[in-house]
Amino acid sequence: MAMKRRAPKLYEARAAIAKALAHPTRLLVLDALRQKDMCVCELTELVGADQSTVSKHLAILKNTGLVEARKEGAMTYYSLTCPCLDGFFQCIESVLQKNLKEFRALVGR
Amino acid sequence: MAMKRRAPKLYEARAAIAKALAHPTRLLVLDALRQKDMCVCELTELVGADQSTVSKHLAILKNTGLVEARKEGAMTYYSLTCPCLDGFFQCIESVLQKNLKEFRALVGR
DNA sequence: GCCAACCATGGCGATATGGGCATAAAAGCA
DNA sequence: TGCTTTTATGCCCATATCGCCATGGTTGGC
Repeated sequence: MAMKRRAPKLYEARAAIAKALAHPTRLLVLDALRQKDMCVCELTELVGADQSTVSKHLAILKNTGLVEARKEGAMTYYSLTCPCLDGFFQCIESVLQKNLKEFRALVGR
Repeated sequence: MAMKRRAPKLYEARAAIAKALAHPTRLLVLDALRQKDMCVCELTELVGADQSTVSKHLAILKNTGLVEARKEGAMTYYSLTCPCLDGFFQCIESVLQKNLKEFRALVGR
């Protein structure tokens, strides 16, 4: 990682957050959590992967500060910490839409 | 990649875009391009890495539809395609601020 | 035509990421 | 106390990512 000239640390910190957002399973989880808090077993059911895999994805989101965990008996409930995610999702979606439109134009509708 | 249950393709498409955003050098480049279009040699100078490295980062951004390339003589100028990036940057920054605040609170200001 | 500048791409090695299995810790229940 | 459920974590392997070097194609100037 070279980056000799401009505030490398800041861009690395930002990239760390973006990285946490850059996985389909984690996006699915975040999207689901927008509706309601969920425990690991619910999310595991939703995602359809191994429980350990889901648990690790949640750890990543938590370490980045995107979600927080709350223990309730044997279960751990996860919830979003950031309303700001809307801006992120909208941006992504808008790029997606733009690409789709260009693709359609290319194929000829 | 399991993801048995919910619109996996859509989340993968979204993740692909997020992935392109998840690297410090690419964030730096995108940020710089918000000010003005720049050619590869300018961006190489800015980033401080090998020209080939910068070129590959630009290819990634281009393939994702986040920037576009315009040839001008021997040079290739890159420019942003999405005003929507603001929403993304704001989201990232807000997470960063939140983390920082919590960190400060933890240390005791 | 020839050379220099600019850019893209293939190759390669080092490191990071992601997935499941196995396991251990903690809680609830009989 | 035993047994089950719920999570988290270590381990291992497969794959992806990233960086530089080397190279080749293009363009512009001489």
